[in-house]
Amino acid sequence: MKKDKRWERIPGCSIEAALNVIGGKWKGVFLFHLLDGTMRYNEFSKLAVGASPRLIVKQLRELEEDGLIERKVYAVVPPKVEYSLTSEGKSLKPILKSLSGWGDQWIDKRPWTLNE
Amino acid sequence: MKKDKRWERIPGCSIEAALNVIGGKWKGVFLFHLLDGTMRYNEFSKLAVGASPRLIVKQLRELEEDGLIERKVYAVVPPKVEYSLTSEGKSLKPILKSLSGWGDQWIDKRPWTLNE
DNA sequence: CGGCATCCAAGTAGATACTG
DNA sequence: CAGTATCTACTTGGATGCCG
Repeated sequence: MKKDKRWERIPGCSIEAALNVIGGKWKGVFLFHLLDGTMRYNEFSKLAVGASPRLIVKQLRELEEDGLIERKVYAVVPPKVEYSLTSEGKSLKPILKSLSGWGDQWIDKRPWTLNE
Repeated sequence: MKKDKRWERIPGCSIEAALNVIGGKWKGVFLFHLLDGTMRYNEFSKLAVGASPRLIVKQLRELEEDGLIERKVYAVVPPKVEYSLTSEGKSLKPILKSLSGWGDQWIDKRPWTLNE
């Protein structure tokens, strides 16, 4: 977590504060899928193709530190951990939906294509 | 620009495609301020306190490559360059506003404070 | 004014192996 | 299952100086 002093006085900083929270490499995807309900570590790892456990955990921990998701550990064997959105996290719903919609459109319109 | 192959099949990838575009260190701020009209390089540098010219230019170039902003060079002395949003860039307006609003709220609610 | 080139430091992500 | 540890590679960003 970067508690960067500069957010204090830059005009438009709230934009960056927001992006700082959801802009991590997989955070948007994780949050988006959490809109549909609780997820387990294993599901995230299937989602984040190519990402190492290290990174997945890091993204999840940061979201947790930011109070957007909750991590619930069950004392069972085998271990079970569930991640879910907090109310703060749920407040991102309209934004995540908008981003998803815009991204979808943009993939078609963007000036470059994959495999070029 | 990273034309990352993985966007092709990951569910929720449109979220990341969108974040990939606006998630750069200063891109959100730049885009947000461009909503109010054209900006010049000098204005960006005042906005991005502590950022090196190198980074500022890089962010602007990437936004340009992504077709979100337009760079207009006037052949005058001293040089004058104006940046403005393309129609694609303008389509981000509701999202940028939402992000700004959410970020504003979140700055008050977030679990940590500055200068801690 | 509005950059670019070069070099270097630091942070970030990946690979791999291992564990409670 | 749900991670941790370690080590390495890569990317990103800052500093500085120069140019049209």
